[in-house]
Amino acid sequence: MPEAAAGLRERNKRAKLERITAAALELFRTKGFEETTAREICERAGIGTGTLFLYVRDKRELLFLTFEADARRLFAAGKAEAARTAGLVDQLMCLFGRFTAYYALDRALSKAIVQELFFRAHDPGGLGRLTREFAEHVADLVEAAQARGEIRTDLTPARAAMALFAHYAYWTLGWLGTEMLARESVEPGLRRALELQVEGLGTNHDNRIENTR
Amino acid sequence: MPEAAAGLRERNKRAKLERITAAALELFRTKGFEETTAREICERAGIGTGTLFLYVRDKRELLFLTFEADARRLFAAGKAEAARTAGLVDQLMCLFGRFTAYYALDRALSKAIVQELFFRAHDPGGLGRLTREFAEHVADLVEAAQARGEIRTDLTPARAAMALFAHYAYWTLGWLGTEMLARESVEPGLRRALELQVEGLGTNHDNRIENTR
DNA sequence: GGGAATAACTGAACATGATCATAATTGATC
DNA sequence: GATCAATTATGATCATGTTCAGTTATTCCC
Repeated sequence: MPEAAAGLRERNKRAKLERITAAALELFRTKGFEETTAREICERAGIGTGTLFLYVRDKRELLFLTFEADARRLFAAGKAEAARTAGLVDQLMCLFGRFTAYYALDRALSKAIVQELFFRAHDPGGLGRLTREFAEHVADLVEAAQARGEIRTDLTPARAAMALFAHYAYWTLGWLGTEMLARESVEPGLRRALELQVEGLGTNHDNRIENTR
Repeated sequence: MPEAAAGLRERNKRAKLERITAAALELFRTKGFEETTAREICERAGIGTGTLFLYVRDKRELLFLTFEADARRLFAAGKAEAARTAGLVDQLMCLFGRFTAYYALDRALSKAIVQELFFRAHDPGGLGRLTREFAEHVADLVEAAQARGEIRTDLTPARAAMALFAHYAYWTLGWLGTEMLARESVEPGLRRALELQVEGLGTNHDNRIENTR
């Protein structure tokens, strides 16, 4: 319904947005985000300098446009792989691992993207929805793990999902944000953190080693 | 030794830096960070516009200058209160709670500060040191808890501290960064998350309810 | 198809963070 | 206390994100 032969206006706008996104991505990849000027993007996209800001609120929003499609692909692929995997931690690593691998392809750009993800006030249609879907899927995995008897059932799936997601956020930030963690340490470190979240740090468990893995 | 009657130059520089910091803080508080121009800060501090950037690398660095003294006070106060408190989670909440209460005083400015904390590449003398001291103190609290038999001893204190700190970072980000969490939810939510980190999400514990609180 | 109404586009202009060649200030040396 | 090298300060200038009054393109209606 919004597809097919829409009006000329609509088609032009669509095409223009795609040219803008492609131009921005290309330039961000080769020159870096800060080093790319809005004017360069406009020139490459074949539009006037003022036109850009009819399509995006500001330059940072271009980060989201260039990221969104990739993020959805990563998310779908991780979700599919998780469905073929046993064990909550391994499932989560399918999902999280896709993103860390992706971020590693262009660390500088990914840093800017992650900053956008964590610090942009969320409009419901853009970043917000993406994040919410992500959180919901983690909650679904938790719920299934509860049904399998892997996770305690006196918690809402959302609550447990937050606790797990916190580790993903933290390791991502430590690596891309503060740059205090090395890339190689992220996946093993995150995995261990998720395990510790499941096992608990406390001493009120017996047979810890036998029961976990 | 670097105190006392240092040269005139040194004294002038010190005084100027303090005027700059005071001017910046005042303006950030009343107008907001983005809305305050570098020129305003210079005018209020009684310096030329170019002089500011002999003292700070860029405008964002002013956020650190205005925050550092306060952060040290909060840290010391939280540390002292933690020393008078029993139980790792309660101790951590003494520390983390000081910061959340402080951030609540000016949410917009705190958002900018927190962004700086998480995304500035760390010079060893500035933000980096502050963060490292913070992490080390959390590790010390963990180590003491291990000695008390509260926390399992097959983990390095640093490892366990990271897992706990992750929740603080996540709740702070969710509140100030993405603004998806309400201020009132932060302290109880964070406390619960820390408890869950200690207890574990898994099902391989008996008598969970009795043992935790 | 013509013309009014609406939407989209444009680049000059603006605001502001940061730079840099030049000027002023300080402190050592005699 | 005069001279000079070194440090510090300055504001005009630049670069760039963003805006806006004016222009052009599209759609709608008869």
